[in-house]
Amino acid sequence: MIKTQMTTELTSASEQTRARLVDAAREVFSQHGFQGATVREICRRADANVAAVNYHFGSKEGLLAEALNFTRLAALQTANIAAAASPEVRLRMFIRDFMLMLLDEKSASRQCRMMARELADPTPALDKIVREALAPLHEFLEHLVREIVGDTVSETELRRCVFSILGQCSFYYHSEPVLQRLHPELRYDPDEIDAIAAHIADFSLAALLAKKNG
Amino acid sequence: MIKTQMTTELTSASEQTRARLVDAAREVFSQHGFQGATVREICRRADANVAAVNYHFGSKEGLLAEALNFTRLAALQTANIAAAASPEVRLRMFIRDFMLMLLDEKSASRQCRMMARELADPTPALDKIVREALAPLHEFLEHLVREIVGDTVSETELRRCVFSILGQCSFYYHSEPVLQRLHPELRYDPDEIDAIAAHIADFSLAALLAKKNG
DNA sequence: TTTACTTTCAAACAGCTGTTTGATATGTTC
DNA sequence: GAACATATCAAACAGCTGTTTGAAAGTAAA
Repeated sequence: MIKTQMTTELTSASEQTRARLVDAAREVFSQHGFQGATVREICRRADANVAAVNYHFGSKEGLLAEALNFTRLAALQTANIAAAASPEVRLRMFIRDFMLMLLDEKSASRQCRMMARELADPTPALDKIVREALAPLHEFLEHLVREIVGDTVSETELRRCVFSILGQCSFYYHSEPVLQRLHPELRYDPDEIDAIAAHIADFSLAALLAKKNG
Repeated sequence: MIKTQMTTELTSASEQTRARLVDAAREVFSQHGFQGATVREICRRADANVAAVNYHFGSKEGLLAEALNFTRLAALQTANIAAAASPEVRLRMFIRDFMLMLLDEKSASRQCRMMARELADPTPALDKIVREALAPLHEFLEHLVREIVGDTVSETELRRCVFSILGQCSFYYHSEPVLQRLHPELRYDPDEIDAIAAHIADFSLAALLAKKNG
């Protein structure tokens, strides 16, 4: 009776091991990349047998696909669209939220690390990442930047402005091992992240304003 | 006699296999990363025995260290410093040269790819990369940007401006697999690279000018 | 030619990889 | 309780990894 209830509550034994495997996979994939991660370490961290990965997900690749999750990134965009503010302020807000997600949130950072590793060494999972996470993100930013610069700038120029913004943001993420060595005093605490986000927003809005008027 | 002469001409048999190994290593490391690359494939491409890597370079890691080369990047900076032009024009020139190196030159691109892979998955070689390539590059750009914005902006702000410029440039490089999927018509031919470099320079100079006056 | 040294080579080493197998256990349904 | 499907497990599989070894080949000086 109790167990039946637990089953209906979405926590059958099988589903629990699945969940443990997915969680361990996120940790290990983000730390070591797809190649560097071993199913044995994932299973060890999940307290599961080595065969569990292939039983539940078919293969190591199937587990990677399952481990990818973009709800946090999507939530950022829907919240931003719903906000009642000028496009300039909304861009500022988005950059801040985006950087906080990128550099501060642990679980989101694992997702980002998995994505960054796919960029450096693509597997079939990159197609899913582009389709479900990056294509919507680029489109969202294109709309937002279009509201700021108006209709005089071409589609190509607009796209490059989006690349300029995303490039600035992702730099702090993927160059972290370098920046730590160049500036050992650098820490990504909330205040520092706020300041970084403010700089990127200032830098980008000044450039966009010039584009609009020039 | 002839062979002795060849030896003095820097092409002893041993030095030739060393050179072939280093060249093959650059190709394979840049394609598959340090982990993904196998000494067997490197030796196969270099027409050398499997034991040759450990004999000539001690280990796979030793070969990686030998394969890294930053002379092209250093030449870019010294040439730029020597140029008689305003700092604004010199920044514009540097971004163009930098993007051409990043996206167009095949041998330089292999070096960049090895560096990018070190960022995503650091090995002890990252320390050498930072010390010999990236630290000088950051310092060079800090001086150049300082000439543009003047003495009113703080060191921290200045540093972030350099990050903004480098972030925009490297984005086109490390996001290439994504951009190819998002915009399949995109090709990094010399004209396109020129246009990209011009955009980054415009975008950045507009922002720097605002920083200077604001 | 003999001696000494450097370089190459096939073979083997120990260890790790993702995946499969067949048995054992667990849980559900009649 | 019997029958059935699901899930877990230890063990093995075939293949690849960087590195080592000891013999063979090549090279240079005496």
